[in-house]
Amino acid sequence: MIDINLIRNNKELVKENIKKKFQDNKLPLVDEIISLDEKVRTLKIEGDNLRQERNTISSEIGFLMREKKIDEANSKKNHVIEINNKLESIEKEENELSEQLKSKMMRVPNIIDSSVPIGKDDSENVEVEKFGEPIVPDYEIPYHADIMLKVGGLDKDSSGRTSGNGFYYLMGDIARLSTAMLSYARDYMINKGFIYCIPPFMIRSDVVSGVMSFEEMDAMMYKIEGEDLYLIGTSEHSMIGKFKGQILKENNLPITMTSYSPCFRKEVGAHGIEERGIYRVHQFEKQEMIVLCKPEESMDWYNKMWKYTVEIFRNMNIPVRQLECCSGDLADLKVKSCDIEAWSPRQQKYFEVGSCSTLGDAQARRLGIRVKGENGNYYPHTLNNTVLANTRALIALIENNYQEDGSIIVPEVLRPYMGGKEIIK
RNA sequence: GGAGGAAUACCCAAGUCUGGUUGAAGGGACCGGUCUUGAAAACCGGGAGGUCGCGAAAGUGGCGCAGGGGUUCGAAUCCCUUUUCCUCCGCCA
Repeated sequence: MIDINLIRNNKELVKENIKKKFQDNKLPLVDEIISLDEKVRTLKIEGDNLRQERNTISSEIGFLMREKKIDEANSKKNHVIEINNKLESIEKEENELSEQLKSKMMRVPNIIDSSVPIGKDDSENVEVEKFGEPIVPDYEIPYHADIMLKVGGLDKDSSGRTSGNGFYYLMGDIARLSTAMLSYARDYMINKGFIYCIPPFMIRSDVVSGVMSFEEMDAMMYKIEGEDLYLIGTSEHSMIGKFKGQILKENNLPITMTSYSPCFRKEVGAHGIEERGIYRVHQFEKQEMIVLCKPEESMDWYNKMWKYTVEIFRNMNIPVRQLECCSGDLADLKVKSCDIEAWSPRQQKYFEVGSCSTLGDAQARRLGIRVKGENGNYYPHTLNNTVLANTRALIALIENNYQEDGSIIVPEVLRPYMGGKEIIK
């Protein structure tokens, strides 16, 4: 949600931004918002004046009652009743128009950073930099699920029976490898000064609707029957929700946290669940990082954050690249975003393993997260990035450390978490 | 799950029984000063408070006492409801 003052004072900028995102159908929103905003303010003034009058007269009634001037008091009471009748219709209209205004404001995309490449959709995302050589070995790399099966690390038959499609049993060394990666990622972030956090894995509906739109919620979130609770799709939900409606102290900034959680997703969207393997599933585990900082520091943090992910994957001998999200592919709340993609020697292309975003102050404004500054309160900037998601990272690790004899090399950084084990076979 | 108690601003806290000079007192924190080598403590002084309007500004008004409803001319105060916390009981890794 952007600042309404920006629309009031610089609507051309807002329109220009909408065009850059190829959402021309939203252009009329801007003028609709301006007109609605004026109407709401007019009604507010009208209502405020009536309320003021009511407050004044009501306190006069108090004095009259004390002096036992009953008749005079009664006539004033009638006057207030009239005022209340007038107020009722004004308030009703004001509320309706405010709701409309708010829902239109929600649809206006955040102002993107000037560095964001202009493009219509994900086909125009820009590869910024490669890290590590994307090597294709001269032997064939099997499908990740087959590799895992062969070392006894995956059982999807059983998970199909217990839970249906989109779940998995990880077994033995593969399960241990999954935990090892998460632990390594966690410790890496702790060493970077991030506070480790295990958040609630379920959140209430008011928090959910604060962090995502209704459509997103429907497509992603599992609801607990009979309770006002949803399983989180990412710990970002709990972690940003943590600060909802709070006023932060300026000297506590930046807030840098790394959180672990299982993630639950319906994956109702376009791709659905892949039948085999663990690429797209209903449940995975993720180490996440979030930052709340002063506005002027957010771009520095953004650049630090995605590099952390790159380094973690490089340390596991996985080639990656940074793919910058173009304007048209950028979610409406985001100012700038990039994916970290890992190399798949089997498919000979990169695939997404993480996503880093700065949301400017839009998320904070939407959730009422503020900072008490010297010259009044302001909205902090919020950022989030995947440190490591176990399923995608497993695929990347297994494919890139696969040897011709069917074994998997355990990267050195993970060995302490694997009891010193060097090879999985 | 049961029985009680509680929720007031950045923090602590008065007010709730008995609705109306409450425009939410008073502290702490904060800022300035005295004292001090410097600090702390003590003392003296200060004006803001959350949010949305109007106004060039000085100002000025609305809302706001956990959230949502209601009663009333008028609600922090009365009623209903949801949530959270505390004490005790029960259950439990």
